[in-house]
Amino acid sequence: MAERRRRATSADVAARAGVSRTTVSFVLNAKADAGIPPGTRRRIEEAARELGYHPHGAARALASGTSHTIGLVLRQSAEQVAADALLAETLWGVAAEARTGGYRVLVEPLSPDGGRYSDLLLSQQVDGLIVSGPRVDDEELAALVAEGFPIILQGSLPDVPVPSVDIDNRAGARTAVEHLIGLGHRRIGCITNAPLAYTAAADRVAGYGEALAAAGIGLDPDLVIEGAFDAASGHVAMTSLLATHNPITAVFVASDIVAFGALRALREAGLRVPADISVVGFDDIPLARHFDPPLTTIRLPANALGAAAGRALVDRLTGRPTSERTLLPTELIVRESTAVPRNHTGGP
Amino acid sequence: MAERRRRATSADVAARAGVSRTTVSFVLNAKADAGIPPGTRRRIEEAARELGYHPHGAARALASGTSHTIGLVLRQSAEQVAADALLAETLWGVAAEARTGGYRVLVEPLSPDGGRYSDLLLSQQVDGLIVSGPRVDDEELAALVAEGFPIILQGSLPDVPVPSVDIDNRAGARTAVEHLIGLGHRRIGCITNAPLAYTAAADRVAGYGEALAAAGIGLDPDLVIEGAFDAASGHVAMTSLLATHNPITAVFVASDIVAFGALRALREAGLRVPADISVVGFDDIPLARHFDPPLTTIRLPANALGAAAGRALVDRLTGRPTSERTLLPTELIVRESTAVPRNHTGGP
DNA sequence: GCGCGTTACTAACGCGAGTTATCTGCCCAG
DNA sequence: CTGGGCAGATAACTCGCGTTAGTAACGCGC
Repeated sequence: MAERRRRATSADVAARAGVSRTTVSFVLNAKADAGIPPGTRRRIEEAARELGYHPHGAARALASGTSHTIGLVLRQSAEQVAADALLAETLWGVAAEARTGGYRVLVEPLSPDGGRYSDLLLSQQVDGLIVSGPRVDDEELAALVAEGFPIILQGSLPDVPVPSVDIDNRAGARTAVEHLIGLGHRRIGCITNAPLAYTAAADRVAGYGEALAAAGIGLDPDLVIEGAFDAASGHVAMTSLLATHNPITAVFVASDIVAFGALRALREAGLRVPADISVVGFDDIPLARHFDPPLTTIRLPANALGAAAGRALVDRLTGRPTSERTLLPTELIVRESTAVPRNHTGGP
Repeated sequence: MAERRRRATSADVAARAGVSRTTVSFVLNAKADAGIPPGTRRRIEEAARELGYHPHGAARALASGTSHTIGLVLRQSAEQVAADALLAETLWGVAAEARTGGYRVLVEPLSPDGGRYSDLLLSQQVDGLIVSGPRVDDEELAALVAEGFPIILQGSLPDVPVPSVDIDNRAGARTAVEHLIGLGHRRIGCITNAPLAYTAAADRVAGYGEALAAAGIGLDPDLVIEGAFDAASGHVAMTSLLATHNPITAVFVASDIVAFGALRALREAGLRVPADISVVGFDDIPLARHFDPPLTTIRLPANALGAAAGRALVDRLTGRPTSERTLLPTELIVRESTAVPRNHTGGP
């Protein structure tokens, strides 16, 4: 390893510029109210540049009482993380927004039973936290919120009074199903993205139900089947859905990945999409447009979601007004997996 | 926001336990050599617990000179990040390994023209850096390495003398193509995962060439076509590959995502996989096993890759011996997209 | 030539820990 | 009784920076 000379400190800069440390601090932190004449200012800036001065982060954090760092807690197992096609994009959004606010992002992936994260906050390593995907019974979250720590929940959780950012799962699902109904479908199945204990899954099913109700279609519980994150579960769910006596003409699958498995089951059953059966997905993962056929789906704005969470936390930390709950809109992306049902002869 | 009482400091703990701050520090940092009798030790630990004492991270970093944080620089555009199906898993590996070494992970996504990252190191916010996906001409990286900063490159770069961790792209590609040759294929195309300016892409093509050479098959440049990250590029590449006068019986596509587009092109051309043509991918993304047909591919151990990078950096930071270059092995996953070529009558 | 306000700057303290050098008893050998 | 040695602690310094309170020099009016 090369020998590195000692880092320059603000005292070194002060000495070189022939002023005191205080003045250096004023200049470099742009304290406008401390009337520093342009000449002095220039001398200091030049000295700093020549010495390659970079303020010591920890010293700054200690003195100022803020670390300018936010934590992103991913309360998901390694498998869930691996299967989440949009996580990286969300992270990107968080980091980008944090940066424009002058913050950095510390990521703490933590499987649901993998320990605590409150230490991050209590040791002041981060100024605030974005918590993604906690369980309903996360008592650590509840405790921190009760203590008044700056926390943004990414997702939705009943009973925890914490500011949250999420996409509008319910409205997205309703839009998806309304699209099917608009095409003339009446008998529409639903495969969930995850077990219903997950709020997002429950919300999407609720949206499905709302769309049906609005169209005067009764909800048949037999047509709602639980998926579980991956394509394999979609395959299983679709297969069992096809076994229904009164056949469906369309399915809303609340996850593109699960839908991928469902499409496969349909193909194996000799059914053509969308000729024999229409499929709408949810998420719009990058690969969805390349599915066979290209998947009609609901676009989940992952980057924007991360950005919204980041902004909400930064706003909170900087004392700007924040809303308690942000719901991002989704968008219906019509591709080729949906069509008018067979033997359909008129309008809806 | 709830009113929060002032954090407890080590001085508070000392007062409560009736000892000095020094003793508290010795006890809580397990300085064994400072003969503290069990009684005192217990009093201090108890006081700390009662007060809910958590050492202040920044103060600690300042005093000890180490932040116990590593930086992960993602030198990729937002689009690249979104398209990278294994990034989240890699991050998980890094973080997990960092944690066992007592380090945290600061993530800095930075599009290739999006600014510098050396500040992280110079301001001592992190003790070391893992840099992923820098360009060949990243002079910032070269400069930091020359200064002797602890940096691990995740990936491969010629001409930069920096410890690196990567998967063995060349060997993986060779294994893939050997598999095809072993089945009896002789006329084998290659679609790259990215432009050849990317080291990984060039290495995979090199592996393809090696396998051919070892089997005494001449390399036909017309059979090597560049893909570019996404499925659309695979579709285009495959289409042009099919236009070759002397038809191929197999393709090695150096990325599952690109292969997904290639499969689509094959389907559109009325070709059956693997009956008419065999396909081997690379990466083994979670969805690959659900492709139609399930894709034979080379498994890229994303989690292990991240873990190896994390461990290498932590080892470096803690003064343990480290290797200059780690190449992780890949694994051939045989599924259903490869078979003996049609009209094939004998062994290889 | 005194008082008063600016202008331009600085001394000194505090942030919360780690760490070094030292100090206080106490026991025991001489 | 004295001095050495040791166990058990601590005073005091350090890390690098932000910030408050305060000083010195200067100009200006009367």
